[in-house]
Amino acid sequence: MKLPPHGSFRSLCPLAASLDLLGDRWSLLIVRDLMARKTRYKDFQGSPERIPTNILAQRLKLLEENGLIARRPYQQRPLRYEYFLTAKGADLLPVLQQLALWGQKYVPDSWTPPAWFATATAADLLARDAATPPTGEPGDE
Amino acid sequence: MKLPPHGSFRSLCPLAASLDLLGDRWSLLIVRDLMARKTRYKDFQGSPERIPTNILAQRLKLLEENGLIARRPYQQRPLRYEYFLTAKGADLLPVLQQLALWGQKYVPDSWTPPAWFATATAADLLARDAATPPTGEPGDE
DNA sequence: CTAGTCGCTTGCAATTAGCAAGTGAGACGA
DNA sequence: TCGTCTCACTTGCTAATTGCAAGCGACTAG
Repeated sequence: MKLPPHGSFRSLCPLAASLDLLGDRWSLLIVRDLMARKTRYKDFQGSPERIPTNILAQRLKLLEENGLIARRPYQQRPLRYEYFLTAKGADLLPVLQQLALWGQKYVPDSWTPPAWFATATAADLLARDAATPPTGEPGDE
Repeated sequence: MKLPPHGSFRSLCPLAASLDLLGDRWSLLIVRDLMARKTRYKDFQGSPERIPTNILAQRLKLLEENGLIARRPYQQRPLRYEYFLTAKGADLLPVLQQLALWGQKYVPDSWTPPAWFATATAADLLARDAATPPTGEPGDE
């Protein structure tokens, strides 16, 4: 179902095209986790929705191919990557904020997201990540 | 994959729960069409994304079961229904607006939605539908 | 009586999802 | 040095979902 980076969209309606990239049950949850400062494979697996591991690996690859996320090594040997949002991915924040508001309004007993989620901007997310070195940066540890 | 009206959600995160209802490639496009004043089966089929007829029928049923849309007959013999958004469905407007903005920003060559779409509110959509009789209303037959 | 439309169903093949188990590279402890 | 463990994935396989195509019932028009 997932399309390659420049796979053909069903239409050039911006909604339809966005759904070609994000219209499944998992992709936006990974984006949510990244916004909540989760960065590693295990972190995503720890989320309460219990994403299957093969789907997680596939979605991370797809999100990266589509430029929504990027990764960088947090250690050599064994080579391991941490994931973070690009500007393109961070710009989904308003979408997730609105979708969460809708869920809060219509899904009984749903949780209230943390305050930072409701008030943050996409720029905040990026600044935050930039401030977090790839595992020690200026002074290092 | 689709859940019954009160099917169990993967989690009570408002985002995850919303995606349990709407996280597929077609549901939100039907909502989009309803916002664009499409009301009948054939109208939905006419959209450029070419939704398969069996999927359309199934999604309409699901959206209705979940209270996002409702239907009323627009003719007897043969009995035929037109569909419209409930308040719950119309409240997805901000979500679609944000998603469309994202698509416009990141999907090359994507269309610019009509002006009404960018400026409307959920209340506008409902008022508009209320003003459109079920096929003749005040004087009626 | 014939053909056509509309709104669906149904059958079926192909794709996708998801569960479970496995794998490789190294860390850690005895 | 061996055995055990973790992390980040793969791989295999089955079940569920998707989507194409055809069919169907109730009409309407000619």
